Amino acid sequence: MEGKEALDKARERIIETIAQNIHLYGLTSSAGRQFGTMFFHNEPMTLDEMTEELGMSKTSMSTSVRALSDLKLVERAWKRGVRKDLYQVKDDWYQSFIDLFSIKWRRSISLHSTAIKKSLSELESLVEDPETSEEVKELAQQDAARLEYIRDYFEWLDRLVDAFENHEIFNLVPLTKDLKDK
Amino acid sequence: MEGKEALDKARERIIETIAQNIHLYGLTSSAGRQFGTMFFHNEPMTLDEMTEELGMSKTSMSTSVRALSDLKLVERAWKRGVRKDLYQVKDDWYQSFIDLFSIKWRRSISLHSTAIKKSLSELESLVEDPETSEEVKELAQQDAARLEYIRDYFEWLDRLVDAFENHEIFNLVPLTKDLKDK
DNA sequence: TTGTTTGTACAGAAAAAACTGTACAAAACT
DNA sequence: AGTTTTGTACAGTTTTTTCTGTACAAACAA
Repeated sequence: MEGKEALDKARERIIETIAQNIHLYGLTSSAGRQFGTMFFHNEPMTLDEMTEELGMSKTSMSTSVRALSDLKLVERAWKRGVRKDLYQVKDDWYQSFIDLFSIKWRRSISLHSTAIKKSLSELESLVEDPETSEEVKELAQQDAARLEYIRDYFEWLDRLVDAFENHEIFNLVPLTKDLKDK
Repeated sequence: MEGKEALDKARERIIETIAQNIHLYGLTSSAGRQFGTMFFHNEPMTLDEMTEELGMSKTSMSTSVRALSDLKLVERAWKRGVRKDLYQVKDDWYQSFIDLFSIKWRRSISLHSTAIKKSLSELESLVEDPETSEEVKELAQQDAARLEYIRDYFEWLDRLVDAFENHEIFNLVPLTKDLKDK
């Protein structure tokens, strides 16, 4: 087993880097360490193996593996004869990035769009209402203009997510550098 | 001032939506509320005005306006005769998105790339070292293959950020829907 | 110079999040 | 059927983050 420590050191560096950056995905560093450990593990892992490997409670392993699964960074695996749930990291990191991007932003876009639509229609009624004072009317029109701007922005963002989901993004940014057209 | 409450309600809905989604930018909902308030404010605001408007301490206003500035969501403004610092939201949300995307990911990509490079070179020495046992050698080669994969992934991510920064992304996802080529 | 004003550093308080251990339901085995 | 195993809900604890108030340095005014 000569060189085992060096191997571990090289692994640990990567795992720790993932742990320290995974907050970008809205996850804790513990979840990142868990992900990193699974990444280097040749076989799918059980919760008990993760508990063993990371020295944390099984409850924690369960909750963070769920968080990782929700973001499609990890998936369940099956192996005949094994009763315990098995998990492994998804092997397509490009797709994982796209899934993450989509999951995170779609929801936000939808919430914003709904709110903007509602407020915009309220402002419209306000402007058309003869009861409304001139002063308020002017403010309402100002706000409406702002909302129309961000409505367009979120509409653009939505099309951006589309471009990731349908992989059009790979036309602009190809997988391999040398294939880059033009 | 007939209709003022309706106006406020329409504003508050948007501000609250921003507050509840700004965690995507790694910011707290308080910072989101602050951003939203500034968004609807016609003039640049001072820290004291924010304190007044949001009912929070000036210290908090100072720290979160700094966080908003770091992400390029807010910028300083100048107005002759005003001694206090003035802040306003950047009016180009598309550019803000790009800045955010760039700031967040560039750092992560750089940290990962450095770690990967280092570990990869360590693994290489390990494989070439005659002292290394065959067993470890094989594991090292496995790990190296994995690291080469994610090295390419981060290299792609870097080119993706390029495509945002240099606005090539607008070729793929145009600002206005009808201009969409093809 | 001295006196204000303004923004932020810092320490402590309050709130939120992460983590653990127990308890238990669902599933799998016998 | 009963027994064992496995994952997670939940309550309580620990840790982290957010927020506040005080204190003070830098900038400005007179």
